[in-house]
Amino acid sequence: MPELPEVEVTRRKLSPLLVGRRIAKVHTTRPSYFFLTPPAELERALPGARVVGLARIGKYLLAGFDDGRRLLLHLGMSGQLFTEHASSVRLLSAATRASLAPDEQARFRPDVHTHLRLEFEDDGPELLFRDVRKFGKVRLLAPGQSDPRLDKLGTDALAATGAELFAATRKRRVAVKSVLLAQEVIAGIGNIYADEALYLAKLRPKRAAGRLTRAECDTLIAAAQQVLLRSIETGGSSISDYLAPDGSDGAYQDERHVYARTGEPCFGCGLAIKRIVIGARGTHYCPRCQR
DNA sequence: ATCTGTCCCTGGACGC
DNA sequence: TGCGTCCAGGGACAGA
Repeated sequence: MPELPEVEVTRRKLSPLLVGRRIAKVHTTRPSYFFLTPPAELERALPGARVVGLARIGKYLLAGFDDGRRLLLHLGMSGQLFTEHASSVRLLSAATRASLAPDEQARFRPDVHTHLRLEFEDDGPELLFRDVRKFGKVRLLAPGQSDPRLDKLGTDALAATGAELFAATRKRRVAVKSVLLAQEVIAGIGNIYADEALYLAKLRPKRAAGRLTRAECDTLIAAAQQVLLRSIETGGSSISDYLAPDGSDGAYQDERHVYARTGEPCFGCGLAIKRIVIGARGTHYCPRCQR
């Protein structure tokens, strides 16, 4: 699932492939939850726009155009943003793969889940946005237009401080894990990195946020940033659907300490990693190392 | 104000 | 083998 590191890796790899290019034609699927801007409007309004930059805010990507408009993108749970040259088995379902010859199983073909296809005026590769579960989002913003989703985001996780977390959590009774996932407090952390950060900080996910000391807030933010930066270095986590724009997988899933390791031994003490549910999200921790 | 539960969606895992 | 059922989860929203 794409969180800050996956979105940042996508931004870094996509930026040189996108900036400077002018959109020629747009293909979409039918109107759905996925399209905050109706697909017909994207098809009409995007051709002619030249990309001048690609920014990230929390888990959102913002492509800027030469006329001041911006395209807001969110990868949701299963979003994949890649070029037509990308090659990966993650681009096809198991059933589709099974029906193909082995040497055909990694090649991408636009399918019913490929909701956005951008062709450019040059001869370079198309850009594709595929999202099986359709929790992703696309919205075209007029020059100067804001979006409530962006406006309410808290400080980006890479820039957040312990002092901010401490201030935001006073008198709050919710689990600290829930606060880490709240994008209006700190933007960019999702389920994997929340669990990993809490493990590194040796904190129980269920601890009431308001009972964290100032020092614990410092430790937790430092742990979160360590985990996020390391994941960016390794190309993010490719646990289910995520892949980079060139089709490559990240490697951070191999460095996980707790996420989806239920029942396996803690690397610190050997005790079995436990799984509980907090705020309808699976939560993994070591009952001995995290207090 | 804060918190909890529900919903959106689909493929894959699992059980019989 | 094949079918049905359950589960994953980011974020918006309704209701307590």
